[in-house]
Amino acid sequence: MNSATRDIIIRTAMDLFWVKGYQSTSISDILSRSQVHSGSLYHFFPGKQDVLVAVLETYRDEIDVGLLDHAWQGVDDPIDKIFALLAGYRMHLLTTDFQYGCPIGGLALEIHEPDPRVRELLDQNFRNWVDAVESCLIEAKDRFPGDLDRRALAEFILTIMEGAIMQAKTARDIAVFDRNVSVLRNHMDLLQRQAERA
Amino acid sequence: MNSATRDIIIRTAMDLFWVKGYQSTSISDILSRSQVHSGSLYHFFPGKQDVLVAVLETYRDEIDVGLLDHAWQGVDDPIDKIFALLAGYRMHLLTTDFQYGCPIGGLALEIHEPDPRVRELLDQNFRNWVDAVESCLIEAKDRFPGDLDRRALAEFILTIMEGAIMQAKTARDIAVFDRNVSVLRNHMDLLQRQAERA
DNA sequence: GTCTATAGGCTGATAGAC
DNA sequence: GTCTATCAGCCTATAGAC
Repeated sequence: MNSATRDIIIRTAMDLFWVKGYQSTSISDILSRSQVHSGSLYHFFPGKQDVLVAVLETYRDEIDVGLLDHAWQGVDDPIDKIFALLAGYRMHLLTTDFQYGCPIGGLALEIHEPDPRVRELLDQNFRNWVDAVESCLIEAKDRFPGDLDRRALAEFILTIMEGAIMQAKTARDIAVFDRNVSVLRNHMDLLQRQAERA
Repeated sequence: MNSATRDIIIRTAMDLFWVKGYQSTSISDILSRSQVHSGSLYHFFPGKQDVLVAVLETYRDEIDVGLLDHAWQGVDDPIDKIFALLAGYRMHLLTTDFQYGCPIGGLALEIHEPDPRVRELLDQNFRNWVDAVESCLIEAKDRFPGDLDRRALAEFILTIMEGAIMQAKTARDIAVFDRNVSVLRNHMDLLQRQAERA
């Protein structure tokens, strides 16, 4: 099932779907960039959508090595980890002139009538991301009010990341991203002060 | 420049772009649903993208009559207005089985290399929405800390709306939308209590 | 598993009569 | 301004030799 060619196809598609989206990326785009021929691709994948499924499975299975390990390198404090994660997306926006946002969020809003497998995989990817943030909040639970809904706050942080990227890409201005993160930071500070008073 | 046929094309495209997105909506889709013939469409619009431009201009010019007046009917309190706006999107999600999210946000993330006119219009639409929310915050300014960055908070609320829709659509579950709004509500409450103490 | 060639369908857009 | 007919190009996917 696995092979070097199959992997090259997936890696190439990951990148193209991230920048151009799913629909705007043609099979030819994947073939020409990966130097793979049509017959090989269709040997490994029944169709284009199956490439997308493989891409989403890869994101899901590699969230640690592909995202978290890198973003959290040298960061120990759990709250700092959350903002380091956001800073990673910020950097992608800046270094690619707002071309690379969130690969999952982009696909989630682009594909309007997703196949059940695709929708489920998008959701799994979101949930994994939320899990990671929630684990940080649990690690820092002594600093927050005891009745804090940590799951809801973790989802909220994903929401802010996605919405901030959407606005920054559209405005082509990182300032709106930063202001969003500032408001989140203020919210987290308020929660922590609330906990200190109690 | 204006005509009944032109308007029918725009209204049809508004709806189709909202549900299916821009790329997945073909000119044929617009023609068959609007009962307009190819020659008429190309008489009014040089190409498909010009239909999109007209759609975005219409959203921009009709934010009051098309969105705010309806959402704020019978709502006077400025903070209630903000949550009434969010509730409007919630209702759209629920009554359309998560098909209708935010028409602007969907297009903003779908179109990866937007024509300058398109990008500018998407941005204008976002800014108009933020303006509306900011005006609510200004109206309620006595209830918030004096140094509150109202523009940033208004952008933050747009961010939450967009991110909450993205997650709710993907999970096909309104609960995640509601939890996001709850966290926002909690943040607004914390700000107001902060102001009361000062 | 790899490579070339091409089928078959859909798309945006156009021509030209009325 | 409206309508019909149609083009040319791109797209996904397949056939079949190697």
